[in-house]
Parts: sequence; structure tokens; C-alpha cells
Amino acid sequence: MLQQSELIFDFASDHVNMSQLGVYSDYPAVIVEQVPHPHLFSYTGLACEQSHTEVDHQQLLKVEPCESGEEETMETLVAADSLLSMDCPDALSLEQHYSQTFLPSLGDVITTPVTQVTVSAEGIVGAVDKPQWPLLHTKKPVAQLQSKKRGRKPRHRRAESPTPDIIVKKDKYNKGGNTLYLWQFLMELLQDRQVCPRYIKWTNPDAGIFKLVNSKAVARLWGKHKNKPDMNYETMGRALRYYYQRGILNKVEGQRLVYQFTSLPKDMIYITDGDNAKEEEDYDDNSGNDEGVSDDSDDSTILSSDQSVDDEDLHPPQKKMLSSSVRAPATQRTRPAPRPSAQRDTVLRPTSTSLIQEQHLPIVSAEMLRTLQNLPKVQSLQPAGHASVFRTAQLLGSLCERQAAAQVAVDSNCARETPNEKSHPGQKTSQVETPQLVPLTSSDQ
DNA sequence: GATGGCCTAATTAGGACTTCCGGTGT
DNA sequence: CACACCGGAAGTCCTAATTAGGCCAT
Repeated sequence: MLQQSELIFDFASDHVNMSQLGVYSDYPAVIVEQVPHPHLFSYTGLACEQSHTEVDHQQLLKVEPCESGEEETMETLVAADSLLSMDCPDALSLEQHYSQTFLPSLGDVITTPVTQVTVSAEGIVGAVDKPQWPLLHTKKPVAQLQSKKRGRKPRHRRAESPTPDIIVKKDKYNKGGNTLYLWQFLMELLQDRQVCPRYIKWTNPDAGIFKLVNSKAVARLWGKHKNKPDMNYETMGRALRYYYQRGILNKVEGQRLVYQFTSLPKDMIYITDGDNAKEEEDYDDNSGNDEGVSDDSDDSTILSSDQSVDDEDLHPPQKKMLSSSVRAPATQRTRPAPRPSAQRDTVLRPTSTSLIQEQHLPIVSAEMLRTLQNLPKVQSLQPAGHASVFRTAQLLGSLCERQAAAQVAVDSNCARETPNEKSHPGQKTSQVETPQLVPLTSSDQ
């Protein structure tokens, strides 16, 4: 089994290898943001320069040698290692399980450097109805202010978490590194096939209603992320309840463990129950109850049904890929209704993928490609503006092309590329409609 | 020596939880 | 009885903003 560091190296160097290979030398600009959310690094041990949200395209289009990651790598590796080595009763720990969800590793067929599609966070907004009392600071006694060692101007109010109403500085989530809010974390889980719908699932995606199928497991995952081993659902629930006040979440009355996002990214990937029908069955076999009562059995109980995941890790990737390709394509879908609203980071993470493939032959999930290509927004994407979506869409397209071409002749014209990207790798050309939060109304429910 | 630019460390405010608790409802 | 759920209160952690001070060049 590959060590994490090996995976990291291979993964992080993938782009470089591609660019160095003659076959792919025509793809200088198809450098998708190689920056999974920092929290993903914390699980996987990956560490790299992060630059999602407000995109400096010039920067994005050059391969960053992980300058920040250089110092973060070891730390992150250690952290990830410690995470993964934390005691867990089951052979496949939740932590490992979840870490794998962010390490492209399993059955599905995306084997590209695509780590995510990020969407510019520009215009992320937050709760406007949150009271703001800037005068509170100005009313401090003068003597108190002067008693400070250093005089200080009244500082600007710090940007808050991106909630549906407050405008947040573009780079808020770039600088900080691994800040991942709970609601973001939940959205991540909801877009993760290995967790959704097993531990968390949509009950009404259109309305943003989801259920914590296994509240304890989700809380534990959250605790892992926050390095709070004592995290439990009660604590996490308190944080969730704070979201009520801030207009990020609503509680679905009468249903336990069921919450509702007040708004959602437009381009969010929705994993429905059908996507993981088998897993769902497995889970249901364990829980035997999906009506309002969570399955809070011990994680090991659930994980025992996830042996396939464990097994897959022990098998060569190619084999996994083949077996997975037999499965019915995923039924991931994207929210159809393009409703204007605020904006928020969106991560369209490829589903479980095999990270190391022989020859790194890119194999793109046709389903995902279709999904992306069918998005009107993606169709109108330009290589600038919020270029990450564009680039990823292009990458997927180009990878698909290469995939087809590789089957005909490896050294043939497999390096075709979309003209815009090819001719102007880093050029900012036009404005792209940014993915937006979709405010969810009661009518959706 | 004065001035300005740059960098860094220290300081601080504030956001986002986390922890604890008592209570209610199912 | 267990669990979900609620919300107040206080605390912690982390980050961004701000500033002073050092260094260097002019």
C-alpha cells in the first residue's frame, strides 16, 4: 500500500509530469487548481498552496511549488498521520474512511489531477440581519484606549462566515488556510459518496434539507477536523443551533437530526440515495430504521458494512477501476434552478477515484463530464474570471478527448486542447457568471 | 541626521466555535 | 430512560488587522 507521502508526491507532481510529457505538452493552461480544500489536506496529508476563491488567474495558471505547503507539508503530514492513527475500534476507522473520501482512491473513474472545482468566493455573503454595533468600540473610555500600549485606530469589522447575506472579503478563505466552517464541512460530506448517504444524506435536496443519518459519526468527523477528540453530537449540535440565528441553517420541525440549509451553492453536487444504493442498503441493513431516529450505533457497526472500501484499498487501482466501471453510473446531479443569489465556495469533488493509475491515463467519468457540460454556466465559461470551473470543465473535456484518443493511438493527436486555454493560458478575458448560492424558500420544500 | 520604504513581531479584536449547563419534548 | 433539541453563558482557538520598531537605502 502506498504511503501517504508517496501519494502526495505523485498527486502533487502529476501536473508537472503531464506538462513535461510531450503528449500533454499542449496543455500548459490546464492547470486546475491543485488545491483541495485545506481541510482535505489535513485528512490526506496533502498540502499545497491554496488559492481557491478569488482567483488570481495569473497565479493559478502557474504551477506553484507549494511554497506555503513546503512548510505546511510536514506539519500537515504529521497531523494527518496522527489523525489517521487515532484509535478506532474498527479495522477501517472513520478517520481513514473519511480520509479516503478526499483522497481519490476508489471505484469511480476519474483519474485526473482534478482535485476540485472551486468557485470564486467573491461576493460571498453573510447574515445581514446580524446586529452590528460598531459604536460599542467607540464608546470605550478614552483613558482605556490610551492605556493600551499602542494606540490603535478602530478596526474594521472582520468579515464573517459566508452566510447568505454578508459580503465577505474575497480572500478570507485563502489566507487563513484550513478554516473550514461547520456548514462547509457538512456540505463537503453531502458531496462525498463515501459519507453520503451513509452518514449524512439529503432528504430533500431541492430544499436543502439533509439528515444526519449517523449523528455520532458526523460529529466524530467534525471533531477530527477540528482536532477535538471529544466532539460529540451535542456539541456539534450547539454549533448548528447557532446557525439558526445566523440564517445559515434551519431546523426541520418534527424531524430529528434533520436540518435545512437556507441556501446552497448552485453547482453543488447532489448525491442521492440511488448513487450509493448498495451502501444505502448496507446501511439500512444495519440501521433498519430511517424514520426520524438516527442510527447512532457505534461507528464500527457501520464501518463493518463498509468492508468493500477496505477491500478496495488492498487491491490494485486498475482492478478497482474495472470493477467500478461495471457499476451503474452515478446519478449525481446538479441543482437545475439557476437562481441568483449570493455566492459561496463550491467544491465539486470528483467522486472516489483511484489516485495512482498506470500511466496516469486520465479516465473521466462520462457522467460527471456530461453533468459539467450540460451546465449552462459551464457552457458559457471563459478562461478567465472564475477560471477554476472553466479550467476544470476544460480539463475534463480534454481528458475525455485524450482518453478516447489514447485508445486509438497513444501518440496521436491526443493533446488537443480548447482554443482559449491554449492560446491564452493566463489571460483574463471575460467575466464568468460565478456560481451562486441558491436561496431556498419554503416553496422548495 | 532625516526621511521613506520594507519587513517583522507584538498586540488586539472578533468570529466561530466549544464546553457546560439546565431545561423541555419525544 | 435515552436521546434530540433548545438556548444562555463563558471560555478557547484562530485569524485578520493594526502598529511599533528595526533595518536599509537614499
